[in-house]
Amino acid sequence: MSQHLLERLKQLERISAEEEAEILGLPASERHFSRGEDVVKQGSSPTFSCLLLDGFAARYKVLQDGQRQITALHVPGDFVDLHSFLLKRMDHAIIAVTDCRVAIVPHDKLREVTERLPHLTRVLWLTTLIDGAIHREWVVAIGRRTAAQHFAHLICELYLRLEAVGLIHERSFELPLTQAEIADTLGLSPVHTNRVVQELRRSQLLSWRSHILTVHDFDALTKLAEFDPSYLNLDGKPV
Amino acid sequence: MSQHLLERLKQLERISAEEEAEILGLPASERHFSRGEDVVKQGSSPTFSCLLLDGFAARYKVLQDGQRQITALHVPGDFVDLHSFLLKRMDHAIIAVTDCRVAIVPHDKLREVTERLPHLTRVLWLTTLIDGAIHREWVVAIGRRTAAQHFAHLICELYLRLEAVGLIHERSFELPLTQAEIADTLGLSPVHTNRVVQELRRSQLLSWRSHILTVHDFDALTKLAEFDPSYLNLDGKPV
DNA sequence: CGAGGTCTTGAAGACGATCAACAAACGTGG
DNA sequence: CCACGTTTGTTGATCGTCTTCAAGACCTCG
Repeated sequence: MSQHLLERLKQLERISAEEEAEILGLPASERHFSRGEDVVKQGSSPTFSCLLLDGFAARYKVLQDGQRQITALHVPGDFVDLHSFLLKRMDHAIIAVTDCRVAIVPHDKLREVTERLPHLTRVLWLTTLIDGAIHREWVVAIGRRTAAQHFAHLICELYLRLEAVGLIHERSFELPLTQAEIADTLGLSPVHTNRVVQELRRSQLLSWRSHILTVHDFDALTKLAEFDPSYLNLDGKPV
Repeated sequence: MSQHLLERLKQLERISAEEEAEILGLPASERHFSRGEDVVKQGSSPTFSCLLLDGFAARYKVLQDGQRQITALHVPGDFVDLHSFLLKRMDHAIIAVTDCRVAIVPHDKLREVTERLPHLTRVLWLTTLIDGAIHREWVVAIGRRTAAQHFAHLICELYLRLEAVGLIHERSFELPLTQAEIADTLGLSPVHTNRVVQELRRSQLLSWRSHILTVHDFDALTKLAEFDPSYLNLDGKPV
């Protein structure tokens, strides 16, 4: 099914030939979502999970007054919606930030896999635990870091996550979010987000034009953000 | 082992007699931690997971300048550290907020259970997904709610979580955190936290003295906080 | 080429941080 | 059981970060 997913899992744990075949053989219809469309709606109870093949997606909640907070960003290879496999009802929504290609995996099939392959089950479980680790890091960033540190932290995280699926080229990657969307992930206003972006541009740490973000000094960026990548579990020991 | 845990799991999914026996029979040595002690240290690689039997615990990270952010609070019945079963290295620490009684469950035993009981495995997995849902709600609260709303939201959440394990009596529960610790969970300064607490006291929504917090008007509190409990999955359908 | 969305800039104001001092509560030992 | 020291909570004043409002410039795409 998804080569990206397989690579990611292999970075986490040794995957047997049987498991590999199982992953690649997961029956999955493919669906497309266009920018701005909800991939999963709040309050729905999907009977399938979504694996992001191509594009960016975001989990978000909106408050009564219309304010929005993005709680997670998903990149290609993310099993965006493994949650709904066990959590019956979606307490939030997922939006396609860009046009997205998504593999749809029925919950029945997933259940069947978990009945038969306990080790693979643990690896899938692990990927959801890493999502949790990312959430914790976001809480720290939003709670205790300055706006600039927070933005820098987000860029460092995206950089490594995209690198893990081969989407970094010459220190650059596609960051298709608008500044307003970045603001909603950082918990800031769009205006202040813009000022922070310009601050980092001025200090030569990165540039960002026409949706391409280039990191000029990754070390300095991690230092500014106090970024410690260990929570991403990307050290890739197992092979 | 833990009656609390069993009750919690039964609220989520139907638990068979075999599974119930398995849970109650989990071999677990008991340990005590005193207030302020680390239950799990950052950077460690435990060979067991911790189930909180009694007391409050908190996951936290500290930044270079000494600022602290608490990323989760744990109450009795929480499988505090199921994470370490699959995540090898702790990227954060867990502190005993009060004196704690903890059951220690070896990872080997957990692995063995996951090999044999796929349904129980999914239920345990589910509990970690609910932790993730709580994290997302915290991101929203810290990112987009006012300080008073955020505090109110936290109290609503704790109220329901403690109610689920029978620790609410006459609209009251023990909240043994200091205001400085609350500040570290809300991402605020202690001074401002104090002002927010007083604001809610003045508006008659709650009182909080000598570590006992009483909610006088839960509905008004949820309304202020825009609290929607569905993310906690406590509706208790299965039995 | 025009139109809508996105980015940028300025000015004013709010929310929360910080600093500092003091009061109250707690716990420990005499 | 009281005395004392330490931790926790409370209050005031000042400061800074970020928000809000508003207007204009810049893109991008049909």
